[in-house]
Amino acid sequence: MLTIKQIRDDKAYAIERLAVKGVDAAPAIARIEELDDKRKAVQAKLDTLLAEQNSIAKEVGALFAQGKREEANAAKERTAALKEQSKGLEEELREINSKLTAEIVLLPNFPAKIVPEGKTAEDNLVVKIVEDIPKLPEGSLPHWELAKKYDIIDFELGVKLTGAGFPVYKGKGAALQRALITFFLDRNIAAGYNEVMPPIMVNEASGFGTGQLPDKEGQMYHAEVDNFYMIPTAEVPVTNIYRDVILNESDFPVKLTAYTPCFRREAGSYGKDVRGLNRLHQFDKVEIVRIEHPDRSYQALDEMVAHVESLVKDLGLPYRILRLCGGDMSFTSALTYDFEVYSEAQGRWLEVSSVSNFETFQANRLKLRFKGADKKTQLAHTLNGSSLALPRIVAALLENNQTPEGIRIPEVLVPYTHFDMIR
RNA sequence: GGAGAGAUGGCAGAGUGGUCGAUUGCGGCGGUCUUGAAAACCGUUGAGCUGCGAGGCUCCGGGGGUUCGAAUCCCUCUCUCUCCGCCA
Repeated sequence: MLTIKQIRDDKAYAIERLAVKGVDAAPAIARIEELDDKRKAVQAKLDTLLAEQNSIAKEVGALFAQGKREEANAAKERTAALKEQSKGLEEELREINSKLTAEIVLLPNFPAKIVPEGKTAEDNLVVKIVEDIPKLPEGSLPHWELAKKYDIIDFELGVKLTGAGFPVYKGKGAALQRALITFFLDRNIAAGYNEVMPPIMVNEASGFGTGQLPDKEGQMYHAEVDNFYMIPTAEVPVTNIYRDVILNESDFPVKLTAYTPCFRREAGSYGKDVRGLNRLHQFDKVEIVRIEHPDRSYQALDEMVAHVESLVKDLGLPYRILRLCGGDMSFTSALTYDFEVYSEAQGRWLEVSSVSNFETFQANRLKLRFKGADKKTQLAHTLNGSSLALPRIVAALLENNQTPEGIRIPEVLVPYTHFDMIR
């Protein structure tokens, strides 16, 4: 969430930025300002009352100590009215605060200056495109057909065990999953990211910390007996490691990577886009997370994009990098780059990674701060990105690498798979 | 699942109704000493809100209550640990 300071310090700027995300924030900001002023006024009044009560309490204590019983009892009576007043003010304050928070959480993050204007995916800016699109053999197949042909991914069996969107990887299909996970992790570690293996169920506080709760409640699987949530991305447990933490400036940069399965209910998304591996309820992903000094977060974002690019490139997939427009980026992001790989057999681009800088938006909710050189605590910047999400990478690999002899495994993966063809 | 204990500042750990936002130790930071470092010694060291400032207010797991006054008493929730049982 935004801070009140961000909203109030430069209202014109706030309104202008939020407009890029398609939000007319002026009325909300006016309400926030009014509530905040009211909050301060009520708080000040309450503080005065409490100060008075505190001093009477001290007085009473002193009088009793001196054995002046009657004077003490007289002083006691003075507090009755004060208490009633302060109770009323406390109630009022609580109400104002909850209204204020309710208004603020509805405002998305400010998009960065270089975010393109636009409403839909059509308006995203292609910042790089490498169309090394393979010529596929006659009668080439989409990955769901290839999966069946080589018996490496069994969607129907997953339906039997769990339901749609929970595939069973078999034989070389399973080995390919493991190979990709290890390959991505190894490359991330080589780039200075520290591997963590977090829980894949989190509590409510963690869900709130990264903003999945309350707004995306319905998108997560929920174990109600224990009130745990299945993670939709490793971002949730990994970023929450730093919830309520105050770092030293010397702790930067914090660079973490994690492999986890991810679980998404994907409620309400059906149709042709969900065939095969294109959209699953459970999938594997390797994530990178960074916590940075505000002065260096954009440099960090560029590094992350370059790193993810090197992975996609080494897998030999045709890809493009998009800078998301205001309308297509997430609520929490300030700047997002999406990676898409091209599937020749499906004739479409598939999103495989999303790399974002959240600036202080997540940190504010997480209370993730650092002590700067000036000894002041201030909010850190958080960033994350997929490196990478497996299913669509696998889809593109299977489809683009199909040959009459079988499916060719990219050279960089062979040391991990120990085979170079799926036949 | 059964029984018990506990939750206090970065950590350890005192504090059972009144100058306690909190003794002390460790750690951190600054300094003295030293060619430098260590040791020793001295000082300093939680967070948030508010105010130009002096200052004021809040926070001892969360919420509620008793009281003039609560870290301390009561209720309630959550979590952690120990033992037993079960178990990968």
